[in-house]
Amino acid sequence: MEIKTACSQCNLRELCLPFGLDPREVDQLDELVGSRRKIKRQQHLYRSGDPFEAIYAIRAGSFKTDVILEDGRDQVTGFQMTGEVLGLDGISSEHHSCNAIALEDSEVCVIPFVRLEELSRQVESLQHQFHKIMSREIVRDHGVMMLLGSMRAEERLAAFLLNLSQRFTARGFSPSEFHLRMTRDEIGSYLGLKLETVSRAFSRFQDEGLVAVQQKHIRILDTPGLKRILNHHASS
Amino acid sequence: MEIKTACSQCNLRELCLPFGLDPREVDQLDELVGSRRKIKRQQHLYRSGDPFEAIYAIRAGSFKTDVILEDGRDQVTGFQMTGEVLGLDGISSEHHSCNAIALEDSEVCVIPFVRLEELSRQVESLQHQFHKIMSREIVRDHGVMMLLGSMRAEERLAAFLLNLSQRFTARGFSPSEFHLRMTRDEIGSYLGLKLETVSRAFSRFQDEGLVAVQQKHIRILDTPGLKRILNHHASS
DNA sequence: GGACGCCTTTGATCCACGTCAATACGATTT
DNA sequence: AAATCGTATTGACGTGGATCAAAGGCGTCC
Repeated sequence: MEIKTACSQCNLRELCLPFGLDPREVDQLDELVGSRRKIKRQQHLYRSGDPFEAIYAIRAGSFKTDVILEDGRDQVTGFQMTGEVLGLDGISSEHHSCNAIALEDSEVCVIPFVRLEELSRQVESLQHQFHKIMSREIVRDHGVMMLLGSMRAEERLAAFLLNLSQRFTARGFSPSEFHLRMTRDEIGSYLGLKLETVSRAFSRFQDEGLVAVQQKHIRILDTPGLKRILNHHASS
Repeated sequence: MEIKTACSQCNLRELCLPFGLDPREVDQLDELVGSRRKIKRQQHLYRSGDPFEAIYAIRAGSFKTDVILEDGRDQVTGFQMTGEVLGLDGISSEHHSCNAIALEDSEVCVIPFVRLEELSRQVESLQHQFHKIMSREIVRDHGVMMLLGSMRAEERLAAFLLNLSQRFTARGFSPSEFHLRMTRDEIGSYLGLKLETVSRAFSRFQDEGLVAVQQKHIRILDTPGLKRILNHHASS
């Protein structure tokens, strides 16, 4: 027997669409979350070009999104974890404009978009929370542009680690110890660096006692030290 | 006498919020567009940290948005022209997270956000168009991330010029001849390059007969040639 | 109309990161 | 325990774009 999706029971509701809704409203939201979908590691939740029908809230696991050019170059545009929403890119053209790929076995709640718009016309708090989620995505992207446009390799990696740490914290995990779900190559793509550069930056951080790195297992030893790297830039 | 703001009379309505609305709905939108605001060149429409109250549709002129770090580094996150919407970044935290600065004397329509949400609960087509505009911004940002993360200097500039050309075309201007409203430094910041590199890339394009550059006046001579630069990349 | 200031161009040099290549590590299979 | 494969680390070297520096163009304000 499939357990019914229930936002009201979900411990991610503070991060997700139900945030700010009263219990009765959450029940209404529950009704439109049609189904859940399991995605195995390395499989696509959607592909660039797929018709857009729904957005997805991550229930378990994690994803990356990427954009691929004709000539094969690809750019990871984000890593998403539980409670975050995928698929917003598809609204503008009725087709998805990037790929969403599971970094580990994962599960998402499928939110049919037409019905979400319908309900958010009735439920003000849902409407507002949805707008906030979209806006948050825009702000996040601006942060990445800052990172890609004007930071050096070690600053980018420091920013990346601090960002992960903060998001793990928000989910009740340790701020200082976690497992990376993505490869050096994927991190590099996201940060606009080659995988060797990412690896070297990790090694440097390790030498300086900022983090303990063992493959994908990361322990942050000196958070203020990492933050210092971010601002310690003297030039223009 | 101030001429009343009227979306129904505005020749930008096909690009802006009124797109897809029927005449009666456009009239309703007209009512909530409280006022227009003129912004002189180099002045801020809003600043990072300002409380968020409204979004802005550009009626005339053009803007840049940027993010500034404590250490002074700044990153231009976008250039906006007529019919485009500014301020969406502010929804997520109730405060603006970037600066919006006029590149020339400009005018915007002020759209109080609370009232926009209110009306878009009643007018489905408005709701949907607003969602499309937010989504478009996300897709655009992903494109910039691609550019910053995996293109070389000349590819970035070619992509930039082609993008401008296309947006001018959509506004009824020449696709091949236009005036840049921003400096080399601002272009560089947007593209993650130094102003000297931007200048050199322009010179190179000129030498190769792709464009005619005279300060801020640009004539595109060979659009397919520019497009070829974008894909002509052999490596990973 | 002359002087000032801002923006742009161009050249010479430098360096952070990319590239290429070898090796090592860990998980999985046999 | 050996073999295989994907991933990660490390070293040596090359290069695209940054940096530094000097001039030149253009608008603007007295």
